[in-house]
Amino acid sequence: MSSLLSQLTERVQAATGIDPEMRPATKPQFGHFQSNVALRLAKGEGRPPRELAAELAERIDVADLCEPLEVAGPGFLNFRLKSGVLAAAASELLADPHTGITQTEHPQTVVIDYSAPNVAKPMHVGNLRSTIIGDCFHRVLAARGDTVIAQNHIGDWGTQFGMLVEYILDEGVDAAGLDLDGSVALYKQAQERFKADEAFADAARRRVVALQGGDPRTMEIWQTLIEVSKAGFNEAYARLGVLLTDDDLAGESLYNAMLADVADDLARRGIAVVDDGALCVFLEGQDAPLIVRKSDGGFGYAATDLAAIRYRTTQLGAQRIIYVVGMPQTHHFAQVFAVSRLAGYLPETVSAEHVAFGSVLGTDGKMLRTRAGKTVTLQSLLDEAEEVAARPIAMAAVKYADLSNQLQKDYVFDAERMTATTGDTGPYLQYAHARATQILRRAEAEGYAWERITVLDEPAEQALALQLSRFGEVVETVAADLQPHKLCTYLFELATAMSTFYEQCPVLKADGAVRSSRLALCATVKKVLATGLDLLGIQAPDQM
RNA sequence: GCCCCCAUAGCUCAGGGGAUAGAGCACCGCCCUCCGGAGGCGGGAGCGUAGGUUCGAAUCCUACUGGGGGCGCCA
Repeated sequence: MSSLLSQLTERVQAATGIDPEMRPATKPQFGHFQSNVALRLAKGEGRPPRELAAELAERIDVADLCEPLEVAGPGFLNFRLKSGVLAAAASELLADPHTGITQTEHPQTVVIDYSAPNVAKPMHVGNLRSTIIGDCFHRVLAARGDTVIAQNHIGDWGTQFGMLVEYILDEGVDAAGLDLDGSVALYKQAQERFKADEAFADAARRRVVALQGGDPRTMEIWQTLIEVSKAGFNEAYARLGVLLTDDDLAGESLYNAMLADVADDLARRGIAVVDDGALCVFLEGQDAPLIVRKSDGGFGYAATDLAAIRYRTTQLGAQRIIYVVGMPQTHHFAQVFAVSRLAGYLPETVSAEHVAFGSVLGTDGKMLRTRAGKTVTLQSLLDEAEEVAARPIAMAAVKYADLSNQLQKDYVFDAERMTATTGDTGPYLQYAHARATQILRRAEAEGYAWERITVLDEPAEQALALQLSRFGEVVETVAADLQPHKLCTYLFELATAMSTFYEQCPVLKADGAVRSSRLALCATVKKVLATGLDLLGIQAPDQM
């Protein structure tokens, strides 16, 4: 099923030879869609735009879809869909198992790297954003027909585990009896001792070597720590209602065995060179290199990310890789991608995108900090939202607030505002859905049937049907641009159109064809809202 | 010092070459004999500054100002 927009685009392109840049009309009096083709063609042809527009209006073959075209303003072409065409397009959504979401022509294997909490560290706001945004991409791309492989790049490797394992052994702690919070507390204690106790610090360093050497007793405790943290992560994921499972775990340790090979490969091929004792890749136009191997022989996260890319393209068959990681990593990923291209780990046929998101700010407009100046935990933020609203509403509020503005911008975490049931919020959308559901429930109780949208006489009905018909193209845009706020805006406009319709067009009090058509409209709104909210990872309860 | 991101209404944000720059919150008016007023309808108020490109700039380019972030062995 192709969208009305793409059908119109095709027709106009056939007549003009250029992309008509069809846009939704900026005002209702301009019809449903508008194009500026005549304005853009006029200069080259040396003719007045309006004259050219008038000629195009005659030549463009859309009589089956639209009312006669109108030329307006400086030379715009305005398209007004025939009422029957609009009704049919909206009606199709109700029957379509994909709810009008156009299926991608060339399905891809897409790896999405998101969430990435650290073992034995509290989940924080960055993890929250990454998890929510990645979950949305996961759902949108899967709905379009791509094969999505989620990769949760947890921080489960590094020198800090030597310290932690040594502390556990030395203090005789029962690691299996810990939970995530307990291991976090332990980590802090270990850190303090590391600073204060020279003998312990030495033992901790030896323990790192034991860990890297695969010492069974060390590995066992390390593994236990991971299990403990996993349980904590899963608790947060269940609360948030995201798709991640243990199958998606692919932490830093997974790539451990590949690091030496990556370094050797880059060195052997002359892509990386030793500088100041470290194995570096120098990129053109950049003075700071990417450090593949440190001068002490250890590997940093650059090596891990290079190995991960190679693994994802070769082993997982990724054709598109999406990293949902905060803004500060922008330069790092630019380097990693560039080196991966050079080395062929990232072939030209595979795209790699870093979706950099901004910070979460407090209501004072500054970076979120606790009173003690520490990082705010994910848990405490969700608690804050659940203090003012029940869980499904609170999660809707948090997610919508996170997804509804441009990802690269910072946003203010204001529990009161985001849980408000008025305005551009998650709960408002849920309310619109519950309202549509209520009408349908009452209609069923009365024994009223509905099937298709057939009558669109009222402006509010038309506006609603038009908005419904755009759902597929919006989802397509989000899949391409990875900008969830466009879906949020769309759904908010749909909910608003629903509310206007609700005020102006009685449903249950209407009769005959009008009633069944309006019921079908309500049913389509319910379906599109529920589907759209689901793509955002937001539940749509029937009652609130 | 170099690089990246951001700047739109009192506040929070859309709009990213095209018609009179749109929403929400807050504020001020209307609208409940009406399917959930958690709503609808209406009102005032704005593109950081200065240049440039263009028939046309909030949008593209340059400089500047202000805010945030990054820049060889932490991830």
